[in-house]
Amino acid sequence: MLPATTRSKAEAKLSRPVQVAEAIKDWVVEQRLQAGDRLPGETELIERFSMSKGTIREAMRILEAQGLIKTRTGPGGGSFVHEVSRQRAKALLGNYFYFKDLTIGDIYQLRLTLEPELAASLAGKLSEEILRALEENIAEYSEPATDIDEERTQHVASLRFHTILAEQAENPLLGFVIDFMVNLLSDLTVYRRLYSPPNVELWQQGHDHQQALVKALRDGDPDAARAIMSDHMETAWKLMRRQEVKMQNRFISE
Amino acid sequence: MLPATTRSKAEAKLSRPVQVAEAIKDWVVEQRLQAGDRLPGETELIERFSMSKGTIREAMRILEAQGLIKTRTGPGGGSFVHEVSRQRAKALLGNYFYFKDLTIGDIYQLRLTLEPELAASLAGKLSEEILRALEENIAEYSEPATDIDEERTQHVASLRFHTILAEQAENPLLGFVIDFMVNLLSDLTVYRRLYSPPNVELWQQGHDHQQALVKALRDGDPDAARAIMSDHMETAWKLMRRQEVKMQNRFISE
DNA sequence: ATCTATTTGTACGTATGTATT
DNA sequence: AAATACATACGTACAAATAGA
Repeated sequence: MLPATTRSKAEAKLSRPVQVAEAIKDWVVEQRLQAGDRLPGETELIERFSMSKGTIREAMRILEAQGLIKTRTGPGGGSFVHEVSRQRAKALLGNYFYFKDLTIGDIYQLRLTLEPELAASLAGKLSEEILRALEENIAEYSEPATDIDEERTQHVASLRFHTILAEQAENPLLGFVIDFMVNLLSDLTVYRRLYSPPNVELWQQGHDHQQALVKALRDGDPDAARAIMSDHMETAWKLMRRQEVKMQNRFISE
Repeated sequence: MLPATTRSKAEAKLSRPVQVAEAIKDWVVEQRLQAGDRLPGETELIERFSMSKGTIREAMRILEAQGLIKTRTGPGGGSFVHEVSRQRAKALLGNYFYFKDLTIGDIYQLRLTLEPELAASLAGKLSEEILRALEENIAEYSEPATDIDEERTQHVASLRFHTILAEQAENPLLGFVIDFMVNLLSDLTVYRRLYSPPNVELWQQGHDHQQALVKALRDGDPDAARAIMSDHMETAWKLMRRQEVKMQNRFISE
């Protein structure tokens, strides 16, 4: 597991702060520093790199923006290696898609195949605590919403169900991608056409799916879990389409 | 399409540079600035925010690190809104997974379902130019490798095939995720057990798959494309497993 | 509760670098 | 080639935060 940095490229002139930031990154990897380990203080870095204070500070801000370090003032303070948080990663990736005009369909094309896969892989592997959390979450929307505001709240809550599952994924990649997509969906503003009334039947189906899914997960039945999630995704997708939902570009905050 | 920033939170004390960076981000969104548009110069930002030059500069480095702006010197220079590049997004996301110990199996769990989906969605939609590029790429590894070095080169080249497809995806999310995974695979170092000789048969299968896939794509046959890609992924996965490949944590460079 | 030492955070003046016209 | 309009870099001084005595 010898980590290293891929340095190569046409390597167009990089500004000093960026160079320093890269050098520090490399140094951290070389030293096998782990999350929580302390980096040299400002003054030491100034000497080590023969750079001015401002330049060093700009470099640190770069690393901080990438979520790789955290900095504290005071005695015993300084900069510390920090594991990039999932929230930070989602925010940074969100910046990329800000410019990309994703459609709801784009998201569902992935959810439709990935969420059933996740559900199957979690069957029989969740603690009773998590299963309870899922059930409590479902309880939050056990009754159909009466107004459009409540409906939106329920919609977000029902998405939370999927976030909980994503957080339990053994496959970090699968978990992250699903979490990210659910995040995008939670963030979007819903416009419903006036002539498209809330579809209680579809809503009820979704609710029942989630309950059945928890049972399959508890029973350790991966095939059932996959099948139910598959149906659930189809239902959710139908609901979204009916409601004429529009994506809205925004930056994800941390 | 009214973009906006979700500002809320416990909002723990943020450093000034971070606050300024966020404020500038919001301002850019409010002003509906597009990629390429110019931001106010340093001196103007200093006045606008009543901050020192250093603070403003640190803020700009943050935005730059996130890939949201580019800065040029000289007359007519300054900072400009910049669409986050795919390469930058991959690098930033890579930092997140640096701490996560992904396995090859994790990646293939996603490739196995996503790549066939991509292949199907591209059937009949690729220009002759792209189809040619794919064929030329395949030609780079039409003969079995003779030594382990050449084999690695061919391995990377055959992954390049998938990158080309990912870049053509109509679904930006699907394209990005696949591109990112292929990037991870290209970056990893391959250790082969001595008693595991190169499997020419499997390699040949992979090669044939790719040729058949190009034909299906040209013919506009989505079902065939999906089926072939599905087989191809199984083959690739078998090859990787046989070769006892190990992931190595590293930072992706830009 | 206060002081003190440590370490980052902010300010500002000046000089240098760089690309356009 | 020179002037111009920008960012880039440096150094110092001082302010703020925090932990510990």
